[in-house]
Amino acid sequence: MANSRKHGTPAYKQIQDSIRKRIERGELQPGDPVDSERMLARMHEVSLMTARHALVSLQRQGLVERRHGAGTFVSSPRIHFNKLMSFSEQLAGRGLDSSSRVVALKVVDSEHEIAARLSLPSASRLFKLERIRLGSGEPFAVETCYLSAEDFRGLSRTAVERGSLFTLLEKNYGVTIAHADEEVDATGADPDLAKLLSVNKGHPVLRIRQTIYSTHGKPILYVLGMYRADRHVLRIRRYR
Amino acid sequence: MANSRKHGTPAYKQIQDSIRKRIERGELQPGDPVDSERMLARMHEVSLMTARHALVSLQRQGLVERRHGAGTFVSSPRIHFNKLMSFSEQLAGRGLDSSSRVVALKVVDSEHEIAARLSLPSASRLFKLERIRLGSGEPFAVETCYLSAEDFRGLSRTAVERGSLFTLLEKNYGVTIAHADEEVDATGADPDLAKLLSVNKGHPVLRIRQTIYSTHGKPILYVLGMYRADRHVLRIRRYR
DNA sequence: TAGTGGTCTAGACCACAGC
DNA sequence: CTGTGGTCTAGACCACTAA
Repeated sequence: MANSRKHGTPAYKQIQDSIRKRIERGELQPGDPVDSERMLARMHEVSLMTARHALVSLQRQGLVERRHGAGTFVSSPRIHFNKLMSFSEQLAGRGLDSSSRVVALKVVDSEHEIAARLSLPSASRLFKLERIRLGSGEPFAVETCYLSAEDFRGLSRTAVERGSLFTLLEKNYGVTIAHADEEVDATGADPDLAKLLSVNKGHPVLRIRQTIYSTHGKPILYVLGMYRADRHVLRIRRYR
Repeated sequence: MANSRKHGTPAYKQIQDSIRKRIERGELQPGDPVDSERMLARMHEVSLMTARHALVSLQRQGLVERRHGAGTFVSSPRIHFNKLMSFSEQLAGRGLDSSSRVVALKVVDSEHEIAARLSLPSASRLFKLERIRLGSGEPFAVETCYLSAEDFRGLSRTAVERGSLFTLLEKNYGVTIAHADEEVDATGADPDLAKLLSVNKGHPVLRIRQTIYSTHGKPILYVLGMYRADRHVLRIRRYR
């Protein structure tokens, strides 16, 4: 095999990483052509299909555009479309300072609907983690996370306050997050929420309900997020 | 070549269609296993990679789930995630009756920001098409479309009233729609909009701004949609 | 253990873009 | 014309799941 993998990382992912890094370093600007399939195949000593896989998947992530007969190009200024990111990752990517404040972490056992969404028995004990998200010191979102108290025994407030919940789950509980299904709609802030977000009652709010799945297809986290609509836009790419 | 294509349709798309049809006919229910890659390859007389391509792409469309070591399964009751569909296609897929009413079709030439989003000179003449969307006879959305008056010369109100705008563009103007970038946020209905949607002023509304691209990567349509939030949920899948 | 999806090879021909 | 992405072959080995 010509392919000498490091760390057991698949070749196509290594190729992706190398391109991603060149973009992050500013070496490649939006609109610039990326190495072609054939070029990447030669450089990384892999077959065409492997190089191709790397580019197709980068395209799916919105990082590059591919144009038949023309080439592959670094895509628009912005967003990694449809990318699942934690709050801290999102803001870091935009160069914004951010923080979050844990309002409460407790165990509940009568959230039947939510337990069902996590494929758990309806009276399961769940952690309920409530956080306020702040950007430039101002509150702009409230997020409530639910996860199995059984599966994530030992979760503590201090651990959650130290860093990203995603990272915590991946590092300490060996869970790898794969994808999330989201339901997005709009509503008006009720009095409690309005106070937390420092807006008037009835102020429009973007409501996002996420069910987050691990690589094994198991739902592990349910997140209810309420975002001040005047501070938040969701960017999506959809295909025909 | 063992592969005998009909109509020049790629083999992997023919495989997709055959699976899609079996699902639509109810022959395959959510959770049911789909033929494996090897099975499909044998049945359609194609190579493994081709059968695989068909399944991977169906998965991306949210129609099936693939589980390593287990198989490929028809996915959840619902939605074709992240699928770009016209209004009529969306409701038809859910078995709902729907209609829409054209409020106005006119030509404007001072929508500079929108012209820019369509990569046109800022004083370009644009069609502005305003429609109200009705479900079960009740209004639930207002959509305003903008498209180049130059490129789509001859667009008429009667043509638009007859059917789907997507279909019209594809059939009569040879444009194939590829993807859309969307910005989603929430706002309160202003008095005019409130009247059109028969809700109170300030009622929460989901605002979706779409820029729709053709297969050549050219933006061809800009759509501003305002949806009654109490009648609409956007379903998305995001990947890590 | 048998069957599945995940990664990969070393090519091939075609359709399309741009010079 | 050359170079690009799009489709496809006929296999291979590995990692994983479920019986």
